Amino acid sequence: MIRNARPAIVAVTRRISAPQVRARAASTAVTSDGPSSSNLSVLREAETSYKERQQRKHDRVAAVNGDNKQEKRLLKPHVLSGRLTKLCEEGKLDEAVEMLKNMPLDAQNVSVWSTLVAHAGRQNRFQLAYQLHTEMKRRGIKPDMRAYATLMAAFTKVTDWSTRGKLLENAHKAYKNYVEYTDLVKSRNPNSPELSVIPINAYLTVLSKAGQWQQMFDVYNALDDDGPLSPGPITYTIMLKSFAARSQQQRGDDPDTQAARARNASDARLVWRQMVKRVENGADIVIDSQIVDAVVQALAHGRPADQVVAFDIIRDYVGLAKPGETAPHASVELSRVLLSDILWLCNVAKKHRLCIHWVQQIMERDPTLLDHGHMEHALAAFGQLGAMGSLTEAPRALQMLEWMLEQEVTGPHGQQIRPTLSTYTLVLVACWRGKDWDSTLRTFELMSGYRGEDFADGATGTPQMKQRSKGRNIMPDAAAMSCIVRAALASGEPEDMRQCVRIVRHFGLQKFISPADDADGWARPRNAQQFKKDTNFYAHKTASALVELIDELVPKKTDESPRLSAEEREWAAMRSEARNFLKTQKHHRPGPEATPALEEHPLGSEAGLAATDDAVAWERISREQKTSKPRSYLH
DNA sequence: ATAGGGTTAG
Repeated sequence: MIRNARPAIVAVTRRISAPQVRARAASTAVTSDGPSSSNLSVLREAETSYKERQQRKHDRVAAVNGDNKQEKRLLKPHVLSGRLTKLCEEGKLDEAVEMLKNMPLDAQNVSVWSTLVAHAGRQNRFQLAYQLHTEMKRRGIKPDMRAYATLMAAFTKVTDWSTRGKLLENAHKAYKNYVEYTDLVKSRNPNSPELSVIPINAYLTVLSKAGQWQQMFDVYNALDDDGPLSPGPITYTIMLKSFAARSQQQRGDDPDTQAARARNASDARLVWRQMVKRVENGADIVIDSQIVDAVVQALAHGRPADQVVAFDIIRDYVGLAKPGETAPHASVELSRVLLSDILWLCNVAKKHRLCIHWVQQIMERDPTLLDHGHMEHALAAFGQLGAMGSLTEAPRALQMLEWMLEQEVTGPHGQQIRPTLSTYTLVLVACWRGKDWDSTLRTFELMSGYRGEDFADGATGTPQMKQRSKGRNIMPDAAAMSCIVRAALASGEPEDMRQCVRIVRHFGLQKFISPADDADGWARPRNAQQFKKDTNFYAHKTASALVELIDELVPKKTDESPRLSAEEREWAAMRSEARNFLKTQKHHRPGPEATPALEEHPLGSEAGLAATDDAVAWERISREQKTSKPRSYLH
């Protein structure tokens, strides 16, 4: 579908620079629908609604003057509206509909009908919402802008359009009608408050969710260049987000996907350019964190040149710059969501040091902005650097984790910064990549509440877990444990390996190689089947690393081998258990396609090597800047 | 009455 849509998008985007062509397209859309007589009737309808408003005004005046003879005879629309709302809130939407249909026309008006349309939408009765809209028109009541806005808003709540072809047709019809309405209003008063881009924004949302990209672009291109029917900040957000959504729908790394993502990114750059131009020409558009967020998301999956544009935007609007670069004054407030996406962009673009740099900058400048999600981007960056061969990242990751724990206690938003299982897992990945057993063990202590020394040589008694308040004793799952075991193996120290095997034994190997355990305090499947696949991967990793580990510790059995100690016999039994798992699960052994992203080896990739080469210069610049402008961001 | 995560990676 996307491939089909593409050539047309190219055609449309070319059209953008030729306004006269666009104007023609717009006028065609209006007149192609029917004879001009229907336009005349709509015009009369617009007159009617004007008269209605006058009548309402008159009624209000009459009521104030105590002239309520009329009021006794008929129910005022706003009173009726109140009753209908009450019924709807009691879950009696259908009763409300019947009541309205049976009311005398005097009591009905466009607002009352819109009230019911809104309620139908809120209860996901989308077809009913549209039926009410047409029923209203059938009774000679003309929809106004708010009626269209209400109807379209109801349609935006549809989550799955794939099975709702009829409803989508109705949405198209409603949009067409709204365009006809705006053309009429515009010809009478170009500044009428009845002209608003709101219903169109909602329609664009519908088209985006329904996957009708081409139609979406057409609608966008048909908008005015300025005035009330030109794109607003929300219009731009919707457009940019929809490019990002398209890129995210594309999976894989094949050339088709890359090309589609590159096209989405260049569409995003085009829309962004158009918006900036309008801002420069004085349009009333404030570029805020949501728009910047949308464009960052849309560019993140593009080519490196697109990512560079994203970093430029971040520098120019958010004021985040690389070390050595000066950032202009920020005009966009850095929200949590925007920050999260900026850090995500860094990692997607393999700018891992930049990710860490910005997080550290904000740790000093505005620590309460940070939540554990932000920190996890930086921790993932440490792991990626470790995967590219840097061996100094583990202690830095651990240090960041300790800062989080400190913030949880001392800061005002403990819950947000508190490390979760995924936080600890990312630290453990960095520790394993750095072959750093001490940091691994410390991380294990921090997450679980156990003491490492209880597992060391010569320790006596059962290891004790220090009970903490709820949610603060977090036990490793298969992913975390696979890192712990692989870190011990990588350290090459028998002492560390023994300590590690005792940890696994304490929990029981089954915890890590059998499907999800529901015991309290233990990790549950985070979400759905993706996680199951990863669990299987990590179960295999844990088992095979453990076999290797125990092979180092317990000699293979030969005729002369000395008698094994009780503990060694236990370990040998664990090894058998692990081997047995690997043997019986052989047919489930994860292939390369099942490799979780954290496990990927960026070594060898050109971008990865470039990032590593960069590292030395990077730290120098970073250091120099720190010494020359100490804490310059603090007030 | 319009945008606004928590499954952004594979």
